[in-house]
Amino acid sequence: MSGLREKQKADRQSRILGAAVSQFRVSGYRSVRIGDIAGRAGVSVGTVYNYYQTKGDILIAVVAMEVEEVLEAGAAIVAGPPEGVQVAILSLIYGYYDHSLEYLSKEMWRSAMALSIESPGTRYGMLYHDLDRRLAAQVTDLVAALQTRGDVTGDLNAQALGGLIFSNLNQNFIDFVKDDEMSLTVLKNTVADQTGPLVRLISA
Amino acid sequence: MSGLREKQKADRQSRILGAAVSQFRVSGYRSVRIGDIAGRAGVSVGTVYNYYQTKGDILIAVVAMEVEEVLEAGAAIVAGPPEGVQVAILSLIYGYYDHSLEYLSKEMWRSAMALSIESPGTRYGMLYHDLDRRLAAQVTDLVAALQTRGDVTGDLNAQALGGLIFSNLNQNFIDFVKDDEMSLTVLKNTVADQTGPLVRLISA
DNA sequence: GAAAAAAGTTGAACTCATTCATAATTTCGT
DNA sequence: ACGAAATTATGAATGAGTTCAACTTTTTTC
Repeated sequence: MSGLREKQKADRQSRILGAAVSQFRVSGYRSVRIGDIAGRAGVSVGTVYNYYQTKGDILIAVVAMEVEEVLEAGAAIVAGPPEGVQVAILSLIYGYYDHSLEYLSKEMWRSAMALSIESPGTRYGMLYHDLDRRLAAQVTDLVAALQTRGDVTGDLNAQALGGLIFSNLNQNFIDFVKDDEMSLTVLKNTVADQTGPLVRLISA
Repeated sequence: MSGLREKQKADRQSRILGAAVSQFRVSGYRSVRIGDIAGRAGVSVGTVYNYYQTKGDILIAVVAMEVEEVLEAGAAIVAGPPEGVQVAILSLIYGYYDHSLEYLSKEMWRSAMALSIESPGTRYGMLYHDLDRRLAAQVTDLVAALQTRGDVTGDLNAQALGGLIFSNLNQNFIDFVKDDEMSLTVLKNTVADQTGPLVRLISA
């Protein structure tokens, strides 16, 4: 039987991830060397590559953690949206934003986004894309839920509206992580300004 | 007096850019080596770095060319928009899209976008960001022009609406360059679907 | 027009992600 | 429990962008 190998494997994997995350937060993704991670985790460089195919793969593990939590919190809002179209939609969006820097720094987000754009066909890129897709779907779900409840006019295409709102919140988030000086407050105000007119138009 | 030096400099600069662009188109940005560019341009590796600070800087020169042309074509539409809000807005957007692959391949766009996100503070990143900003401003200008003409209800915030439309067209363009299989037609249809409901709502 | 100064060119050296042949460790068959 | 097989760890070697000290070429000075 086994057990030893399994345990050692899980152990190393988590040591590597832990070493990586803590160093990413402090020094930034780019300036952390694979050798640094290996050293801190007590393994060799080759072993790091045994557990993660590329440096970027270590980053996606963190991004995935982040987004999974955010999706879970969002599901609660979709299940029982607060009163008011504006409030409901913004509370979903603000939920995303407020959680976004829990595990990742802006610099880490930038690297993650850059990787997902430059290498869409890799395992990394596909995973990131899938997370994005699920977020967009959740926004659409919320719009549909508000329609069902009668808060949003029923003759509108929920899919299209959801896509529109998501692309806006996503683009604004990109602008946010690109600017180290920009605060969460400014981000929220910008998206509220841009979503606001739309929300007023679609309210039943 | 000078003259020789100036001429040689301009000569080398254009030889380097020409060598780079033609090789980027054929082999893709990533697989072209600085040494390849240098060789084709008849200079040394070091000289390439004398004219462009990084490999990415060579790419931005091409992106800038692309976007400048697109902005010029867009200005004509803003100056005299065609009849109909939907038609006017979509003709601006389609103008951007149709021109987008004139000098750049999808792969080159991906690399350019990745660089601009990962390094927003560099000369490269700031130039790219500025091009983006000018495109967004042009969309806003069009909305304002349509408002002035009375096609769009005047009580709406043109700035916010422009931002919303731009973020949507930009996000859809990102999805387009990330997917090598996606056609321009599909891109246009998607953006028309998402912008359509909005346009109907804002038409006076 | 020659020598000093300025500007530009060069390619070997450096850094860092990634690979790969070899060595070490764990598991399995008997 | 022992040797063969399978799995995993290792770190030196590779490849590519970038830097830099020495060398050339052009310009300026007298």
